[in-house]
Amino acid sequence: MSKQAMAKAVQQRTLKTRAKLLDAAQAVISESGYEAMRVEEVVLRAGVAKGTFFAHFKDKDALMDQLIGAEIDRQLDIIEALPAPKTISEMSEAMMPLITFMTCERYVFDVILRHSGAAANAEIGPIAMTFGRHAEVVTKWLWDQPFRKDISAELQAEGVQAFMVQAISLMFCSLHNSVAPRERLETYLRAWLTPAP
Amino acid sequence: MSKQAMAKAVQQRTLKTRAKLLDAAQAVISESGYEAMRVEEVVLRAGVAKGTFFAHFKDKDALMDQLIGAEIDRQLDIIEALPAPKTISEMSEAMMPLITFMTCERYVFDVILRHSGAAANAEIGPIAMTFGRHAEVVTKWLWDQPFRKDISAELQAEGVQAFMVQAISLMFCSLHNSVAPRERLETYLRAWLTPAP
Amino acid sequence: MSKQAMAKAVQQRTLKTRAKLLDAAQAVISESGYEAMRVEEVVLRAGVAKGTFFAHFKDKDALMDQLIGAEIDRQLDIIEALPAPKTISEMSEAMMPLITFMTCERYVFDVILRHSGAAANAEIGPIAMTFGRHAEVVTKWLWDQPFRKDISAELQAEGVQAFMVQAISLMFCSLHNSVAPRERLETYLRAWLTPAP
Amino acid sequence: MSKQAMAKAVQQRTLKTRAKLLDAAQAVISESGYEAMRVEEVVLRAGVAKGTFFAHFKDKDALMDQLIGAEIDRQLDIIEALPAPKTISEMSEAMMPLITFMTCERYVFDVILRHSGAAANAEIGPIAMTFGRHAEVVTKWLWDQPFRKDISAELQAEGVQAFMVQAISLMFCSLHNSVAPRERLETYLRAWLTPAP
DNA sequence: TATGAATGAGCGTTCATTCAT
DNA sequence: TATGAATGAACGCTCATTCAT
Repeated sequence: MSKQAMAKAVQQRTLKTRAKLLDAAQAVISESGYEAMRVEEVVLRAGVAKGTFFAHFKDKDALMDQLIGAEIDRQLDIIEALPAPKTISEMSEAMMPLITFMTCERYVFDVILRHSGAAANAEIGPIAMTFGRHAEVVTKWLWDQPFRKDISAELQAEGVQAFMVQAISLMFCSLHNSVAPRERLETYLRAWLTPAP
Repeated sequence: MSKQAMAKAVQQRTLKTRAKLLDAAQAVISESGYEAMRVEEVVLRAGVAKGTFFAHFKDKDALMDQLIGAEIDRQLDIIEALPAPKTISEMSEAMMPLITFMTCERYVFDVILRHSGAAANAEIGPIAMTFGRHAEVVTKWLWDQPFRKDISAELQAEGVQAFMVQAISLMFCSLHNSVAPRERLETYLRAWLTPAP
Repeated sequence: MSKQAMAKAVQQRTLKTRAKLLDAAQAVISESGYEAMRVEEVVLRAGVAKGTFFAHFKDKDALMDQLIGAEIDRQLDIIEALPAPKTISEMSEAMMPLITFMTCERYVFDVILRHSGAAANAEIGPIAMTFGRHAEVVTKWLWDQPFRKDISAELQAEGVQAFMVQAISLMFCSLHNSVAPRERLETYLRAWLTPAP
Repeated sequence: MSKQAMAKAVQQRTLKTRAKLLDAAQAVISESGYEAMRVEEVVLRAGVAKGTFFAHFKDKDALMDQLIGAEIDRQLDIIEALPAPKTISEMSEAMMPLITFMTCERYVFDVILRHSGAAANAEIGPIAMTFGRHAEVVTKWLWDQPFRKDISAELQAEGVQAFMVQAISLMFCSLHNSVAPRERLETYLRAWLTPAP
C-alpha cells in the first residue's frame, strides 16, 4: 500500500470513529436530552475507549459545540428552503424552528450563548459559524425584501439576531415569560425593520 | 440583658459576619478577579466556617449576584447623575462605564446574562433589578428626548438593552472584536432610535 | 457544646473515617496484595466518598506509605522483643521477618526503596521513620554485643542496613536469586561485623 | 540488487532509524532531563511513527536502560583509566564521577536500582552489565591493593557497591542529606576495607 | 519495518453544597 | 448561627503500549 493510500485509509478510520462518537452522543441526547449527556455513556455506546474521545474532541464542550451547531444548521436548512418572507409576521414565523430548538433546554441556550455571540477563544467553532450563517440568510431575505433602506441589510440582520436573543432571554426570565417568544420577536422586528415614517 | 437587647445583639453579629464575608469576597476579587473567586478562600479570609457562608448566601451564585449587582448599581449611579443625552453619540458615551464593567471579564458577562435577561429562578435578584433600573434610566432619557415616537419609550429601552448586549457579545467574539463596543453600540442605536424618514 | 469539645468531637469523627479507610485498604490487601489495591475499591468498602479519601491522603502513595510503614513497625516490634543476638547467625535470623515482608512483593520493595533510603520530598513519612527505628534497634543490639569496637555502633548499624538492602536487591535480581537472602545477609554481616584479625 | 545487498540495505536503514531514535532521546534528555522524556516527543524529533519506536525497543524502559547504561559505561571508562587507588581516600575519589551521574536525578537512581541490584526481568541489560563491570573494576583494584585479606576481592567489591548505593540513598534522604556522598562513602569504605586490628 | 489511531484502566481533581453536632 | 468534615458525580488526563493496515 502506498503512503498516500495508507494516509487515506487511516483518515477513513478516523472519520468512522468520529462518526461513531457523534452518533452515540446523538442517541443519548435523543433519549435523555443534552444536559444529561455523559462522556462515559457516549464512549460506552460508541464502543471506543475514553482516551479516544479526547483524541477527537478537546473536551465535552467541544462535542456539544459540534452537536448543537449541527442541529442549528439543520434548522437553518429548513429556514433557507423557505421563500423570502414578505412581511414581518412571516419573518418571525420563519425563525420559529430555530427559536424552538434554542429554547428546548436552558442548558442548550447557555451553550449557544457561550459559543456564539461570546466566544472567548480564537477558534470559530460550529455554533459561531451558524450565527454567521444565520446572519447571511437574513441578509439575503432583506435583499429580496428590503424593509428598510436607510441602513445596510447586514446591519439589519445583526439587529434581527440581537432581538432574537433578547426574545429568547426574556422567555427564560421569570419576570417576562408570560409573553410568547414569537409575539415578542414580532414586536421587536416590526419596530426594527418597519419604523413608522 | 433583655430578650430584645439580645435579639438586637444577635442581629448585629449576623450583619457583622455578612459584612466580613462580603469584604473578604471583594478583596479576593480585587486580587484575582471574579472567576477565580472560591468560597474556600472567602471563608478563610473572613475567618468563618464554610457552613456559615451558606447560612448567609443561598449559594455562591447569590453572592456573585450581590457583588456584581452592587457594582452595576454603582455604574448606574454615575449614569443617572448625567444630564439626559441629546444625541445618539452622547447616549452611547453615557453607557460606556457600564459596558466597561460588563466586559472586564468574560465570566462576569456570563453571570450577568444568566441573571438578567435569562434568569431561571423566580426571585428577582440584584442583577435583574439593575436591568430594570437601566431600562428605567433609558426610558427617562427617552421621555426627555424622544428620538422615535412610533413606539413606546419602554420598547425603545428594551431595544437599547438588546443592542448593548449584542455589542458586548460581539466584542467577546473573535470574529468581530476589532470594532470597539462604543462604535458598534452607536451604530446600532442610531439605526434603532433615529431611522431615516 | 463548647468550642473545645466541638473540636475534639470533630477530630474523633476524622479519626474514625481515617480508620475506616485504613481498615478497608488493609482488607483489600489481605485479599489481593498491595499492588492490586485500588482507591476505588477502598472507598467503596470504607463506605465513604472518593473525595474523602483525598482529604485524608495526599495520594494513593501516601496511603501505601502508611500501610507498609505500619507493617514494618509490626515486624520491628517482633524484632525488638527478641533478646540481643549473640552471634552473626542469630542477627541474620532475627532480621528475617522484616526481610520476608519486604520481599513479599516486588511492588512493596519498590515502594519501600522510594520512601526510605531515598525520600525525595522533605517530609519524613512512616516508612522513612521505620528505617530510623531499624537503625536504632540494631544500634542497641551492638551496644549489648559489640562485634566491632573500631567503629561506632551507629556506623555498624548503617552498614547492616546497606547489606540488608543489598541482599534483598540481589534476591530480586535474576543473576543472583539462587542464593537465599538469609545466607547472603549472613555472609555480608560476618564480613562487616567480625573481620578476621 | 542482489538479495544480500538488499538485506544489507535494509539493515542499514534499521540502524539509521535506531540511531535517529537514540539521538532524539538524548537531545530531549539534554534539554529536559531523563524523567521528563516522553516517547511521543522522541518519535516526533526522530521523525518516525510511534510504532516504530516499539519495533526498536521493547519498551520505554529498555531505551532508558540503554541510555543510562551507556552513560555509566562512559563514567567507568574514566574510572578504569585511572591507576589503582592506593588509599581508601583515593578509591572514594575515583568513584565520584559515577556517583555524580547517579545522583543527577532521583529518577535516574530509581531506574538504576530497578535494573541493577533489583532487575526483575531475566535478560541482563546494559545497566546490569555496568554493575558487573563496576564490580570487576573494583575487584581488580583490590587485587593490586588488597586492603583486606580475610575475604575475597569479589565479596569486598560487593560491599563497595552496597555502600555506594547506601551513600547515594542517604543523599536523597532529607534526614541525612547534609553529609556529602563522598565523605560518607569514604567513611563506609574505611570501615569496610580497613577494619582496625 | 513503518504507521499512527486506538487502547485502557485508574488516578487525581474539582468545589459547591450538605448535615450532624 | 456556627462549624468543618464529608459528599459526589463526572471530568479530564495520562501515556506507554498495541495492532490492523
